[in-house]
Amino acid sequence: MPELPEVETIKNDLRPELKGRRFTSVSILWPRMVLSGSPELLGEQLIGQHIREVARRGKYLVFRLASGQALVLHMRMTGSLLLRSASESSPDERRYVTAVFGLDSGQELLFCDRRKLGTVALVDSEAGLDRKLGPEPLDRAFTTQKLQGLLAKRKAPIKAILCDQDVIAGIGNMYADEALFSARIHPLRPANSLSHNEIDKLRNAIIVVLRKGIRNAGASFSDYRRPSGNRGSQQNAFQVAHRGGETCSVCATPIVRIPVRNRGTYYCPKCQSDATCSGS
DNA sequence: CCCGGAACCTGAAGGC
DNA sequence: TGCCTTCAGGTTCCGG
Repeated sequence: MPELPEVETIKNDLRPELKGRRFTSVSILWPRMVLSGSPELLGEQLIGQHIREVARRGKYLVFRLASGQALVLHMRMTGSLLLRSASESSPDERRYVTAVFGLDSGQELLFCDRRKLGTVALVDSEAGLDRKLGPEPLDRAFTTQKLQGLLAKRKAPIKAILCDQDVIAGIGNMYADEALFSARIHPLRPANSLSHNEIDKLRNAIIVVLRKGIRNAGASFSDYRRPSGNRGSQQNAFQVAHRGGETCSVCATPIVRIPVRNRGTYYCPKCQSDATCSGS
C-alpha cells in the first residue's frame, strides 16, 4: 500500500538511476492499466523520450519528460516498481509484471502488481493532478491554519478526511492511523470538532509520521518493495497501524481495530479517548 | 458541496 | 487436502 513515504522512497531511489535516461521499449502486459489512450499509443509516444526529472505528487510517481509531457504512475494497493538489468529479474519477480519499460542504460523498469489495479498515463501537463489533489503535507504551505481551513465544515470522521486525497495528498490508511495516535485523537471524531490545539498537534503529527516513514524507506507489510527489491523498515516502527491486539507502547492497553468507511482502523482506546469527546 | 457505501481488482488467509 | 468465504484499501462513481 504505497502512500506518500513509500512513493517518496521509490522516487528517491529511482531518480539518480533514471534521470537523463531514454525509454527504448514499452511492453504493456495488462492493457487496462493504461488510462491515456491505447497501450500501443503509449509505446509509440514514449519510446525515444528522455526522462528529465523523477518527481512525486501525493501518491503519484511522475516522470517528467524532455518533451514536456509526463508519465504518471500510481501503484494503488499492490503495485511496485523494480529496476533490474535486462533479463536479470527472477521468475518470482516476473510473476505479477503488468508493464516493462526498457531504458537506454540496459536496465528495465518492471511494474509489478499482484492485483492489477495500478495505473499509468501519459499526460501533456501535470495540471490535472494539481486540480484533483490537496496540498502536499510536507510543503511549507501546509500550516495549521491551512489544515484548519481544510477541516472546517467537514463532519465526516477525521480518519476518513485524512485519507481523502482532495483534502491532503499522500496520506493513506496506515499513516492516517499513526498520525491520529501521535496526536491522541480518536479516528471517529468529526473533523470539524477538533480544537485549534488538536489541529496543531495533528499537523505536527502528520509531518513527523510521514518524515519518519521516509527515513525508514516505507512500510513493507505486504507487497511494497523498493526498486532494488529490498523492503522498507517502517512496518517495524508503527505504533498502531496493523497492530491489532498488541499493547499500546504508551499505556499497554490493547490496540483496537474498527472499520471506518470500511477501512481497517487501528487506535488505542485509552490514549485516543472517545469519539464524542471534543478535546481540550 | 458533502457524505457514505458500492464497485473494481485478485491473491492470501482462515474456517470447516 | 480442498473448497468456500472473507479480507485487503486506493480510487472512482453514484445516490441521498
